[in-house]
Amino acid sequence: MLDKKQQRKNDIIECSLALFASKGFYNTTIPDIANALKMSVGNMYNYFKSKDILAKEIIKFISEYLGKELRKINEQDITTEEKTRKIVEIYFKIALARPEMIDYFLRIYLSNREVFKDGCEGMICVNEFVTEIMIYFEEGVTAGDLRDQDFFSAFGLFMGYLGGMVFLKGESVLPKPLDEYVDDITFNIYKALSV
Amino acid sequence: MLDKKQQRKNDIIECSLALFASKGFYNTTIPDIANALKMSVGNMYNYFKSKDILAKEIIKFISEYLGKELRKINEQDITTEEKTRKIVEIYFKIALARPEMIDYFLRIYLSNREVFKDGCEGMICVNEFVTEIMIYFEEGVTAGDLRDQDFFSAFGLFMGYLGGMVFLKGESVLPKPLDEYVDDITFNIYKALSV
Amino acid sequence: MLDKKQQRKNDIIECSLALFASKGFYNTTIPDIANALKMSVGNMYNYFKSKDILAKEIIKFISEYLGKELRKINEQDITTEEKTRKIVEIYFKIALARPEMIDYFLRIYLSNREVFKDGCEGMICVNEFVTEIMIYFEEGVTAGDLRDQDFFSAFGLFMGYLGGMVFLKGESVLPKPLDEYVDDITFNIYKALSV
Amino acid sequence: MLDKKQQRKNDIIECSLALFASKGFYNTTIPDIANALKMSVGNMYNYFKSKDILAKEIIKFISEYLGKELRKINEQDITTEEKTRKIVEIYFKIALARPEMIDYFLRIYLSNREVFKDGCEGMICVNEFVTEIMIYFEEGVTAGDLRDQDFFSAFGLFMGYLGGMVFLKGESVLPKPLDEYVDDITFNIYKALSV
DNA sequence: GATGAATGAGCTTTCATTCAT
DNA sequence: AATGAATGAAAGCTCATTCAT
Repeated sequence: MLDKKQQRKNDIIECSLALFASKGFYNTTIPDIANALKMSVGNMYNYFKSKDILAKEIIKFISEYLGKELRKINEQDITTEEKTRKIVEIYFKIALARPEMIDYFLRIYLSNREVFKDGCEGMICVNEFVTEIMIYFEEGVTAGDLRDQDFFSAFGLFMGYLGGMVFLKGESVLPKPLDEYVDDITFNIYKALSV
Repeated sequence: MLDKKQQRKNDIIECSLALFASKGFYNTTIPDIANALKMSVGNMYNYFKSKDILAKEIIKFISEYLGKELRKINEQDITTEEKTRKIVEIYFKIALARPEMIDYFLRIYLSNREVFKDGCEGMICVNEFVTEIMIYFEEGVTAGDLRDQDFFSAFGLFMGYLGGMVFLKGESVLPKPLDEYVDDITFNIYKALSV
Repeated sequence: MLDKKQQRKNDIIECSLALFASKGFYNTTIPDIANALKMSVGNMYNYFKSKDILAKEIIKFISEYLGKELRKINEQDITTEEKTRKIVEIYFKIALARPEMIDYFLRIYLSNREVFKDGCEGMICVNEFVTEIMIYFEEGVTAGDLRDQDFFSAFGLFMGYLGGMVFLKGESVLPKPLDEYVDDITFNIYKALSV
Repeated sequence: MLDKKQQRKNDIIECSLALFASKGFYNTTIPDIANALKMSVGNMYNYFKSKDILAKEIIKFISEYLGKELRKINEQDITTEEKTRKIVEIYFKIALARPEMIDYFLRIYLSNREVFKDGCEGMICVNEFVTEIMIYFEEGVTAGDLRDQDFFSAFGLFMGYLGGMVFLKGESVLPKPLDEYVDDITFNIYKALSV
C-alpha cells in the first residue's frame, strides 16, 4: 500500500512538473493537474496538502534526478576536462529528453521566490544537485586542473552558462541544435576554470 | 500635454517595474499599482490597455536603459579586456543600484513566456541590449582579441554567468558582495572568450 | 458619494443579518447574500473585506440599535420598576418586529466565538448595549430600588432570562405569545433584583 | 460484542462532544474526530450514519447526564430553597468539571437549529433534563414554596440565568469564579420564584 | 483624463460521504 | 468491523477589465 501511494505521488509530481514547466506555475491550476491525471480535485489534496508544497516536492525531485546523473560522472575515473564535457553533455541531453526538468528549474524554481520561500531557503531543495557540482569543482582543484577560486564564482559561470543556453534555445534564437554547442561550451568553460 | 502623458506613462512603468520585480507578475495586481501611484484603477487603463502590455513596455524600457549603458562602454577607446571588465562592472552596479531592473529581466521577462509571447518574440523587446553585446563581441573579434565563435555561445556565457551571479546573490548564498567578484568574473569571461 | 457607499453597506448589513439569523453563519454563503442583494460576489468584497468582518459589523450594528432603544428608556423619568417593565417590553417587541436581531445576537454572536475572536474580545462589539443595562442597574441601585450586588449577577439574570424566553419561543414550546409573559417576567425580575 | 460496540459509540460521543464544544460544529470535521480517536473515517460511519445524527445523539447523551444529576436532587428530602441552591451548584460544578457539556448545550444545540431540526423538534432530545426541572417546579408549587405561574416563565428564568452566567464566564468578563456567585444567584432565583 | 463601483469567471482548498478492499 | 483513497460539489475570495459618471 505504501508503495502504491508513493507511486501515485510520483505520478502527480511527473504530471504537474510537465504542466508547470510548460504553462507556468500560476497558469496551471489544480483542476488542470487533476484533469490530466483523471483524478478528482479533492483527491489531489490527499497527496499534497497545497499547491506550494507540491511545487517544492517537484524541485526536490528534479534536484535528486540531476544530482544522481552528476554523481555518475563524478564517480568516473576520467580527467577533469572530460568530466566538464560530460556534465555539459548530460545537461543538454536532459534539456532535450526531459526539457520540463530544466525548464522547471529555470522558470519555476528560480523565478517564483514567494512559492519556495518557506522550506527551500538558500539552496536546501536543490542541495543534491549543487553538491555534485561542488564535488566536481573541488576534485578538479585537488587534481591540479582547476584554479582555486571562490566556488560560487565557478558555479555561476558553469550553471549560468548552461542555463543561459537553454533559455536561448527556448527563445528559438539559437541557429544550431543545442548539442552542436557542446564543443564550444566545454572549451569555454574549461578554459575559464582551468589553471 | 503629450509630454505630460508620456511622463505619467513613465511613472507607471517605474512603479510597476519595482512592484513586479519584488512581488512577481501574478502577485502584483493592477489595484496594487494604482494604489502605489495614488491613481485610480480605471485611469491606469487610459495609459496601458492591459497588464500584459504594461509588462512588455517595461522590458523594452529596461532593454533601452541597459543598452544605453553598454553603448557608452562600446564607444570608449579601450581594449576588449577593459570593455569586458566595464560591462561586468556596470551590470553589477545596476544590480546594486536598481536591482528591480535586473530582477525584472531575470524573474519576470525570462520566466513568464506566456506574457511576452505576443509582441516580444525572439529577442525583439530586448533587442537594444542584445545588440550592444553583439557589437562588443564582434568588435572584439575584429580587433583580434576574441575567438571567432558562434555569437550565442559567447552571449550565453557572458549573460548566463552574470545572471547566474545575481541569482545567487538573490538567494543570499554568496559569501562576498557582488563587486568583489568582478575580478574573478572578468578574468574567467575573458579567459574563456579570448583567442 | 460617501453617503451612497454607506447606504450600500447598510443594505448589505441588513440583508446578511437576516440571512445569518435565519440560516446560520456557516450555512449562509457570500453568494447567497450577493444573490439576495442582486449584487455580484466580487462587489460584496468592495464593501466588506471578509465574511468575518461583515459578521462583526453586524453585531456592532445590532448593539447600537438595541443600545439606542434602551437609552430612550433610561432617559425617562420613571421608577426603576417601570423601567424594568419597559426593557422587557422593548426586548420582546424587537424580538417580534425584528426577530433577526435578537436571533443574531443569541445564535450567531454568542455561539460562534471563533468568528468574533479577533476584534470583539470581551464585550467590545456589544458595548453600547451592555452599557445601557449597566446604567439601568446602577441608577436603580442609586435610587435605592435595586439591591447592590455584582453587576454581572444581575445582568446574567436579566439578559439570560429574556434570551431564554426568546429561545423557548423559537423552539415553539411556549403556550402563549411572548408579550403575554411580560407581566410575569417583569415581576420575577424586579422581585429578584429589588431590595 | 454488543457491549463493545456500545462502548465504542460512547467513545465517539465523548470525543466529538469535546471537539464540537471547543471548535464549533462546522469547524470540527469527521476526519478531526476520527483522528482524535485513532479510528478511520470510514469506520466512524459504521457507528453514526451522519454528522447530524452524531450531533443529535450527543445532545441526548448530555440531557440524560444532566437529568440524572437533577433527579438525585429532586429525590432528596430537602426544602425547595435548598433544592434551588443544589441545582445552581450542580450546574456550575458541571460547567467547571465538564465544561464541554454546558458549552455544547449552549453553543451547539441552542444555536444550530438546522442541525437538530429533524429529530429534535420541540424539546424532545432534551426532554430528560427539562422534565426534572419541571418536577422541581411542580413539587415546589405543591409544597407551597413557589408561586404557581406558567412553567416556561419560571424555566426561562432559571435556565436562562444559569446559561447566561456560563456565557459570561466564557467571555471572561466575570470578575469572580463561578462558584462565588452561587449565593447571589440562588437568592435571586428563589426570590423571584417563591410565593 | 479621472474615478472607483461593478462584474463574473476562476482560483485554491475543504469536507461529508462512499466504497473497494 | 476496519481502512483510507476517492469523489465532487461548494465555499471564500481575487482580480483583470469595463463603464457610468
